Amino acid sequence: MNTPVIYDTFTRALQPLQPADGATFRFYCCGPTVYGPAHIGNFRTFVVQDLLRRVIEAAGTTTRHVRNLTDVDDKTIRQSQAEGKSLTAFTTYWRDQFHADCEALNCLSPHVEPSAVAHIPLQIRMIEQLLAKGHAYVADDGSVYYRVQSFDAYGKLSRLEQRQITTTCGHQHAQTDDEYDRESASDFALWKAHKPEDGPNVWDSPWGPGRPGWHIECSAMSVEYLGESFDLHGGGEDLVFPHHENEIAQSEAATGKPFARLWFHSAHLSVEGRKMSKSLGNLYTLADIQARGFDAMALRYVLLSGHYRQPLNFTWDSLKAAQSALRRLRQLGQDLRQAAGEAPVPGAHTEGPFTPVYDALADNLNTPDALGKWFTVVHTLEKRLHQDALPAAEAATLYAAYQHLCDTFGFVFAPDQESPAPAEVQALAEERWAAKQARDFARADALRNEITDRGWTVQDAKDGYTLAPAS
RNA sequence: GGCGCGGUAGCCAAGUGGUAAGGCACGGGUCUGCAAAACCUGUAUUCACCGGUUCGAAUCCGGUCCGCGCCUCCA
Repeated sequence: MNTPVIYDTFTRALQPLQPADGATFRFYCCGPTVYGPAHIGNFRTFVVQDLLRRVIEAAGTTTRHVRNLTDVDDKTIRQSQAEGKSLTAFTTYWRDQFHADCEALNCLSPHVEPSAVAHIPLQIRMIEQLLAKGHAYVADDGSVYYRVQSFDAYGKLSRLEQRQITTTCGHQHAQTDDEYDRESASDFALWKAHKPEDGPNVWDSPWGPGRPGWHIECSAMSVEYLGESFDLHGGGEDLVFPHHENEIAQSEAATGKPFARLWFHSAHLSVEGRKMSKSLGNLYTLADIQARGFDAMALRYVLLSGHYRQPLNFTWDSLKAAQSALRRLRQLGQDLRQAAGEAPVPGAHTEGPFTPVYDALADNLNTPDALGKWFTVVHTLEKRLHQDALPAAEAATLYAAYQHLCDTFGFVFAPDQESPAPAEVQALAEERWAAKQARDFARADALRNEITDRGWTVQDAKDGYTLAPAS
């Protein structure tokens, strides 16, 4: 396959995905705030990042993937208090839910998943560095702010001029109480002095009790686990400003080194043509999807069916379409396996009939193009299989290649659930088969209806039948 | 106002100068007692609209209409 390239938000151009150190591609992705169930829009970002990693690895490069957990911030504190739980108990619960969803979506676990609350001393250390270098100042109440004016390159990622940043442009944003302590409206909090509503969630610092600001955790933890300079930093497109801009300002001011080399941002997911929001009632979670009888893989397929840089519109129809498409992919895998028979299955690589698919992925993760090319091959293989024109050895090679491709997309097919039908359904099916053999079709059809009424379908083959749960 | 994205078949969605991928849905067919499943096969003279450049444009340029995102803590 070709060397993967990615659209880099910083240079606004395609850049090769190669490790600066020639060995390991080190990247950091902003993870979830664990204060409730992640929604399918969050998962678009995480699934795309998962794909990025898989594609880099398919190209033969080792990766080191770090993704944080935001478990101390306004929302986690507010919500845990509202529920009368300790911050730890609260965030641990939602972290576990998040992990379960990731697993269902077959997202690889990051190599390191640092928790913000577990790294407060590290964040304090970086704030001290910033203070020492004059990039930060302590306000009267003991909060610490980043002095945006002190960092010339501020705005270089989002290409916002400082003038525009400091001017509020027709938008009324909630004014925070601490606004008046800041030298400039564009300065942001590194450390927030303790407030009554924070309750017991307070940590000591050289500036008094309080808690870290939001942006500093990513700066401190990425530098800790990936080094002062690393290959790529990713997140949803909404994070470009201010979060990533602030991370750059913090990290580069503190270390004096360039921060992330490449910036990777994915577009948002909308639902039924509208932005997801609680008030519209269209903020779906994986559990909502599953409650409607779809499995997580279908969601993964939907999330990859559009290009990551384009807004993607989620609809229930698109999930249905994904489910059907996925069924076809799985079917071909099974057929190849069967055609391979006893032939030894060789090791897989990216060269072969699926190379165009890998090349499409390597081309800025063009998943729609890749799926198109994949199905083109699927079609030719289906045809050959149907004509019995596939020798076992070739089928084995293709099967290995096919599996590897499914892996690269992160598609995993649950083995056919041989969960047996209830005894009464089996008895009906037996009776129907007997009736059919006796050419008593009226009775056979009547029995089939009874089976259908019980939620099963019966499918005849030449020498028998199979029962499957009705979908 | 600033930055940015988009309008391609019923739905989803690639394609950034060489004559419209692919998926789903739908129609026809093979198979079947009939189905189902599986496979075969068909379906955009056309890419929001108007001009222009070019031998040639969905793709480039100018303009118009429409939709969307971000602009201090939302992936």
